Amino acid sequence: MTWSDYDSTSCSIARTAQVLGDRWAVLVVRDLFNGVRRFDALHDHLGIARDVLTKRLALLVGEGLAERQPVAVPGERTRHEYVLTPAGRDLRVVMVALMDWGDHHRAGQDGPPMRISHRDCGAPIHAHLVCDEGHEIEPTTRTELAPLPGARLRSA
Amino acid sequence: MTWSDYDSTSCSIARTAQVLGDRWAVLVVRDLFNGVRRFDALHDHLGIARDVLTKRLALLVGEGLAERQPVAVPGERTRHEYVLTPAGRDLRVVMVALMDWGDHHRAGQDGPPMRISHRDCGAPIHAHLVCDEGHEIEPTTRTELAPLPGARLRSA
DNA sequence: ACCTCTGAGTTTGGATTGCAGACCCAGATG
DNA sequence: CATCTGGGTCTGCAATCCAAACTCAGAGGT
Repeated sequence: MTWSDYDSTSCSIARTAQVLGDRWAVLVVRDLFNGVRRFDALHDHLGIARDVLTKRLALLVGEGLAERQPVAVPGERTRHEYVLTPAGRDLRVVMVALMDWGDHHRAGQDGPPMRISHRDCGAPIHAHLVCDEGHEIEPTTRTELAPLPGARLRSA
Repeated sequence: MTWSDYDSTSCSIARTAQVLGDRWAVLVVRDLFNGVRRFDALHDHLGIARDVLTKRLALLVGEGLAERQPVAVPGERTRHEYVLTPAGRDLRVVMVALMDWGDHHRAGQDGPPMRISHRDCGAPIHAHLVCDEGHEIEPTTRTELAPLPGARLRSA
């Protein structure tokens, strides 16, 4: 039983990619994290086609990453906002990991464009790999992949 | 100057998504991590169309995430393998973050399908957010985003 | 010399998806 | 009653995806 004997699509990475495996989905989630919540604001900032944005938002809502909430300001007509659910907010680790990689490997002349920091202490935040014994996992550290009960073999 | 005043595409997440923001690119990288390195093996395991695989591999090579290496087994004709470069291997944090999310939010009846662990100590590995002062960043911890010299304002 | 097999793609034609821009609808506002 | 605006839908065309067929070169068999 080697890795390739297991079903590619029942892997957790594949399942997450099912939701997030699209340029726009990633960027929409990023903007939701950063407080861009209204349809037109997303359309404007991302430069995404309106119908595609509609579909991506529907996907995120359907997958439980975001919710469409009516926002009632008195004296104004009801607006709508898309807000991340707890499941959506759990993607922060992914976002920071993507950002770290871009900072290291795709920064321009002037270095990285943004810094995310811990509000309480001001220190920059990064994504790390750590094992449950507390050892830091470096890029060269050897790891092992083992199947669990949830694993599925490929059919035929 | 708020987030939406900055150019969406010059963000590090956008730049990483430029490379990895496609379902197949993510899965190809995942399989390269797991030792699936030959064209036909990738085609077979992923179920990806052959021409799309050709394009994705060309993308990964062009972006410096992978290299196409001839593998000469004596007495056999030369084969080729795609191998992750150091830049490609740096995506491990992203992969584990994606896997963690899938494990938590998309596991089936029987729980997660795979476990990645530290070979030296056997303990499972997870992606964490940590600030440079060493504080663990929980999903609810407040963070702050600040522009750096590399930031670009939107043109018009 | 000829045939076959295999790895690694390339080509082809039809089905999807993406895009920009035009259009639509309902609730304020003048 | 006409207009404006948020939040979409519709349309026509371009790019991408897909499965399956085709290509090509090097090894082996006969």
